[in-house]
Amino acid sequence: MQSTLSLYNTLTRKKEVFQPLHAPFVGMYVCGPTVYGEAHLGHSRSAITFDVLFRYLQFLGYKVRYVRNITDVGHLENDADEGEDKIAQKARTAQLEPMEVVQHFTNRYHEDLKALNVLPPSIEPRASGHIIEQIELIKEIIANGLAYEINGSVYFDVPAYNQGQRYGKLSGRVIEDLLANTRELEGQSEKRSPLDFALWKKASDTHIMRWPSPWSDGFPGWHLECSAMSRKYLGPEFDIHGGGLDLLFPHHECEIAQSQASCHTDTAKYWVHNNMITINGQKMGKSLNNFITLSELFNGKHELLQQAYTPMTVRFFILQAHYRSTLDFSNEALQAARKGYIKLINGLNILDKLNYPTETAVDASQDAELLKLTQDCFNGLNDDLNTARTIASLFNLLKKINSIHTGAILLGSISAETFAYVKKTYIALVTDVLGLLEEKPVDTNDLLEVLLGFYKEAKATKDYARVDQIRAEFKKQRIVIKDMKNGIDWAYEE
RNA sequence: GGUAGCGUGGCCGAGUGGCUAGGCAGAGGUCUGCAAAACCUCGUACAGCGGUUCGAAUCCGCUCGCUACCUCCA
Repeated sequence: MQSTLSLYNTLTRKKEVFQPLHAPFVGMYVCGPTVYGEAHLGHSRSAITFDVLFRYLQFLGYKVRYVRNITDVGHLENDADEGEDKIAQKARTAQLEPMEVVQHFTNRYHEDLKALNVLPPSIEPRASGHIIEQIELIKEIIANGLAYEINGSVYFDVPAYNQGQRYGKLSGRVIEDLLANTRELEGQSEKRSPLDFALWKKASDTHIMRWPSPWSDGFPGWHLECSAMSRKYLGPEFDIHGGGLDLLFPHHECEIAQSQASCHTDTAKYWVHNNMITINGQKMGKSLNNFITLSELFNGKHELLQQAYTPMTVRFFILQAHYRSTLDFSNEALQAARKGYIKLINGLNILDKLNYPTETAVDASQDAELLKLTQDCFNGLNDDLNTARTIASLFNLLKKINSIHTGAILLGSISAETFAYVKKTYIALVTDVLGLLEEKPVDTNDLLEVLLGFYKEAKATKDYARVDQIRAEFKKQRIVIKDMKNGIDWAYEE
């Protein structure tokens, strides 16, 4: 009754019904971060988008292997031959071992994502741990005549590849256009065509990240890791490949080329891309220096932030837009998201507290209405993971739940079966699929002080029955009240 | 320049031919000792111009404005 999931496939430029290659198994690969800096709001969108997809696929009963990589090698600072690895550069300026930089920011990334209630992937491979697989892949491509070695580096031969395949099929680019627009500043390039991209780069003497290979001591090219690792863990062709829209070209285009050049597949059946988060209408990004890191959002310490925003506020903010739309950051939007999130969570608590009485005269139209509103929640998700629509539908359903709570709708007039279904679905969608958890804003110590106040009051009025009662309630929480000469305090029960 | 996309009420943000998206903010009301929550009602939103159509925010054309990718990027 939940209908079927459709996803927009960048490869075909249309929405398609999702049909796994080997149901009930689903293989999903998502491009993770290059760990050379703090994760920002933009990173969280990709993580949260595919987290919801991961969760929903599991909710639908699929057995999902979700692979999300950590890039810890290989991304050059620029395309010039003297380019330096981002991580190596960071390591050198920070006087650290490259792997220290990698470990530190990987840990930070995990902390931030955990706060956002993003589930860990099934496998989280690192590029540096798969140098052998990448070298093997290069050998295959060379053997197929689509890569060439020069001065210890190996390049993918785009024009040769384009004879049999279409380089640009994913991003909609045409090779002639690309050639016409090539920048003319790389006169000394060793590449045969400016479109060719590196599979292996020979390291200069001072380059600190290097591995031996048949061609030189060096390091793998930009796009190779994803091809090698997705193939290793998901096979030559799998179901879903995801990532940010900015990776569409050249990164994913090159992945498809590498995959076709080695195992003759498009890598994945469905290519899914999330759009960017903007700030004042501009893409949030490191190069533009207009990004807000997740920890800044959580602690409010950034000049653009009027206040701190909790992880769940951020998560809700992101889910309230469709993943393929740009989403504009603003304090107003975050503040509105906070209130909406609270509203949804209050519904969770209400459902938890509602006890179904004995069934009375069932109002059939009310039942039908509730079932329709519940079904609406799935319609959004099924339509290309439109969480914005699902949240809107949940709010509509919530109105009914709140009316039951206040007594405007009699719970007994809803069939037990319908109510159980509504309750189960609301909770499952909010917590399991959207991944929104209750953040308890209550400061326990403050609350304890308030309760101690009542105790002191009872004591002062010599209401000993009440005193004993309060003491007993504290004891249930494994807390003892301490009456001392100089005052009253509490301590954990020993 | 090439390619892709966007422009929705005070703000955010769905919708893609006819049927209330939703949230936040605002106005009025119900409930209430007060308040809050909750619920109900309300605002005549679709960049502009032209076209197709019985009917367009939704399709087509033009104009204006904005963005992304084409270098690393979630």
